[in-house]
Amino acid sequence: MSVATVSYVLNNVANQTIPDETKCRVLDAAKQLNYVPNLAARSLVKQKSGLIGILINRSENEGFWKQHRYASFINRLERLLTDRGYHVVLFSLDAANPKLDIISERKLDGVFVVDVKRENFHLISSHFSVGVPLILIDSIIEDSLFYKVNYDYEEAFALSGASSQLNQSYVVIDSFNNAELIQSIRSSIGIDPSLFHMMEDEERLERFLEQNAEKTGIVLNEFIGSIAAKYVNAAKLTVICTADCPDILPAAVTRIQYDNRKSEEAFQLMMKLIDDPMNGPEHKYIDVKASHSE
Amino acid sequence: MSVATVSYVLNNVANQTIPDETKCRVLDAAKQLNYVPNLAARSLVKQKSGLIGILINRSENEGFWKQHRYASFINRLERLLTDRGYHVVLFSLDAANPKLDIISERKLDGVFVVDVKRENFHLISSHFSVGVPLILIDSIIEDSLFYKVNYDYEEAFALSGASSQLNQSYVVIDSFNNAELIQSIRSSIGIDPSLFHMMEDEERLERFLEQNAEKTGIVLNEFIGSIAAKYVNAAKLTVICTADCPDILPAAVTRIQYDNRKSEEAFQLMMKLIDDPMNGPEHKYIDVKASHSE
DNA sequence: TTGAAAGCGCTAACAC
DNA sequence: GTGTTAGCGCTTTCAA
Repeated sequence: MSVATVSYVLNNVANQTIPDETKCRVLDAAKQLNYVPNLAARSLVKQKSGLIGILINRSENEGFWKQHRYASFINRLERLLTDRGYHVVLFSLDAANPKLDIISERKLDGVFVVDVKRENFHLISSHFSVGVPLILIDSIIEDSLFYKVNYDYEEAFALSGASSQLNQSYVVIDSFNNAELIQSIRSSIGIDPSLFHMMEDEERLERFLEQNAEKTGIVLNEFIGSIAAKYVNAAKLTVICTADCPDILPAAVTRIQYDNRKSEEAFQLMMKLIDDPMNGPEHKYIDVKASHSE
Repeated sequence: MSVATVSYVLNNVANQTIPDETKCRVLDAAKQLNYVPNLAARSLVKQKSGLIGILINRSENEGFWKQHRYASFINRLERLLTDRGYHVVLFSLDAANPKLDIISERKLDGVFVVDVKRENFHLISSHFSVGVPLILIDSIIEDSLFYKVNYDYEEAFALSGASSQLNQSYVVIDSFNNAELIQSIRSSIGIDPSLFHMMEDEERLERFLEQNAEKTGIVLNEFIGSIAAKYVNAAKLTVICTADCPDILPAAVTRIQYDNRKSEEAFQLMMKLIDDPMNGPEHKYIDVKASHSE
């Protein structure tokens, strides 16, 4: 009995015919000895780590709406990946100065990078000379190599009625690191600047809301929505539930929901890219559509 | 120039005196070639993976208060660990049937397991024959080997006034997998069963609150607190902020806060155990004290 | 059907 | 001060 035979049995190697008896002996012994493979060693020879990274740009002293906005996303994505046999490395980046060595050091099989500043993108892409599947989340960056998964904000605003009844409602959006995303959202509504607010802190939001209390409001991110609901009539609020946590909102709020579609789509795309890195979808932007609104 | 010399330079090996010139040559070449060490290979020889696991027991269809209650904890803990040079593997367990092979497969250097059912504890401990530092979070399990980090609920209830004015207030607690923790919280207040409610879903909570609307209330977990605030006067509510997200609550709510102390203490303990696994603190239960209340 | 052996990238003991 | 080498645990080619 040699190491090779054992490896064959334990991995169910295809074109090796092994008599049931040997098979059993190996399996029994493995059970007896409480054997578990060492994935570091396997990684080394297979040149695949079985690790997927979720790298999230964060800043110091983030408000709770930022702290929690990716909790559902991470949660769901981790489960999907785990179910497929991958292990998930969670890593937060300093948005101003992201350290990305983890990608090559750990030989990650795939990477999600969330909320990327365009200024730092060259840094990121330089870590991908090797061709690891990379998916950007909540980021708009003109680059033909990498995929980006974002919500379809244009659709969301259409559903919310913001676009049809222009300047009848105000809009509050989440504060992203990626300035291009903010710009794109802004121009997709074509709203009057005085009716547009990017969340900074509660006081400023409060002041903004005071000035527009009589209008209806559209808010991105239900945690910000829950703050807004403290200051305005919930019935006049529509929240685009980008944090997949609609239940946090008062019942009267109108919701546009995604039911974790962003994690699903990001996951599906990643699996496709890992299977066949050369043949991903042609279009590099995936726009996640709302699943329902009420 | 040999591999060894290179390794010495790159790792700043202590008792190897290397002339600055050689040092520079190596460092330059490394930069030129964009060298990054392969941590899988290093793990293999060092017998240390540099990975810390955060394993969280989850169930299907968890309410948002459960989904988000560990977001701040994970967030903070990940940053602390990253700053110390560890990488974090996030892994959710099926609370009913946790698969723990990841611990030995990845040779995790340390593991946090969150909200453990006692019934499954033998399973967990069997994965630690090797002596990996293991810290249980939000779990009470009589076992002399492993550390447990929990909030000091007794102190929290004392601060809230629940214990002094017995049966003047009702109490709503979070739903944990660990039944012993629930039991311990319950008996630490010694409250009348009719005034004690464990969160199951919003409807049941609503009914419970209706019956006690005139009393003051003490609630564990600010997400549950934010639901409660929909049904009762916020000024009559004290929330024990176990999710480290006090800002989500209406201003009128009284808060008992921890400022991420649970992650800090869990982290400190882990570092101590990794340094010297034999000489951890004598007492196996760490009770996290409130940092302030208002 | 099985086994011997090379080698993944790295570290550390030891010889020079 | 530097190089040689064994070996971490595993997979896989090739020969028997």
